[in-house]
Amino acid sequence: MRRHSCCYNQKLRKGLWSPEEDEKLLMHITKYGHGCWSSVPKQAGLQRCGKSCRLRWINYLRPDLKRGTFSQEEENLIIELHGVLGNRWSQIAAQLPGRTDNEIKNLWNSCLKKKLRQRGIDPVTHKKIPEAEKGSGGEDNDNRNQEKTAEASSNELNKSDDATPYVQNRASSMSCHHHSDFMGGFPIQMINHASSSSDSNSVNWYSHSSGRSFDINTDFPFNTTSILTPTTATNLFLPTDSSFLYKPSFSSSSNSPENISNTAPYGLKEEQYQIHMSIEELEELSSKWDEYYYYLHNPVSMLASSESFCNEIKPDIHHLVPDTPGPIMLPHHNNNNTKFQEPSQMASFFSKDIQKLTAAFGHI
DNA sequence: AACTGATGCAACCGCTTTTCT
DNA sequence: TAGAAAAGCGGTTGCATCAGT
Repeated sequence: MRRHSCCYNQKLRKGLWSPEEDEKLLMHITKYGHGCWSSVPKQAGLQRCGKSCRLRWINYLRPDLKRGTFSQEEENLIIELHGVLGNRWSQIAAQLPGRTDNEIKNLWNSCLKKKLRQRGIDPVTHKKIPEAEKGSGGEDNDNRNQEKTAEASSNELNKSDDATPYVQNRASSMSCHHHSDFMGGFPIQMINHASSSSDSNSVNWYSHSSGRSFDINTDFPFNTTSILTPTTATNLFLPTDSSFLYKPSFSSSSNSPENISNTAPYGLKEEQYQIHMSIEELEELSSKWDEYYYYLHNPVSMLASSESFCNEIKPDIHHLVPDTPGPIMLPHHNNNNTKFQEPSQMASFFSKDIQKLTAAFGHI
């Protein structure tokens, strides 16, 4: 079993950090930056391993940390994000400026899981817990076991995950909730709120790349209660922010053209971003989703045909977003920033994505 | 007042991923 | 391109504190 090289050094201190150590580390990093973490303890005069210093800095000393209790909005957001991302704490933390993954993980394990159970919601699947299970004795132990199993399988899926940006966008780029009990509706609700909001900042939390820090209480304008409202609409949307210039969305619950909304990318005239799509095209796109949905429930079939499926769906995406420079989700043969340019890459991407969606929306 | 169990938090451990050489 | 080192991540553990008895 491989161990981190610094861990072999028996002289190194472990355990809680003293104020003096904190001060040394803080002074050092403030003055010189951390550079290579393994050299930090030596340079700062600390008997710690670099890993420990890094952790201490990230979780405690960083000046941008927001200490104190979590607000209700933050808690709700964590629950929502967990419904989509699972135990990917660092990605959840990325959406909560000033909060660390460790902090969020602790909050989840100590508090939020409990709250969800009290609301009759399984913290792993984010589904409602059936009445029969609620009343049974030894519920806690059973849940813990189920949780471990579910999380383990979820982690298995997570292992096949790739580039971070997709994870960010999985929630926002394409989702379906035919009958969402609770969390499954989250991404759509977020987008719907965002797209109806005049404040373009309202979607900033989608963006990993924007780098903009925001205050959860002021930059998160939609109320979280409505986020949780279940919906039966099937939606397809494309996120917007610095990475995503377009934010079209539609709801298949209505075929009226006025429900097809486009939001202008910043600084572009309407004719530059106008998306032309007929009802027939929308329906066709919707049927693609049905196919996608089918694969969610038939992963073997999906794997067998993912490539052809992706090849098929790709033109639709193009159609939706003509000449979009969006670098992540939307393949385009003219775009150098495009992450996936070859069908096989697309297939790989969708296969992984479907696995993730299956994990996230397994209750569909 | 002393004990005990529950809880929350900080830190560690082991593994994976990314970067460097 | 391969191997090593560093960074990052998530699960787990240990300890301090608090509430209940």
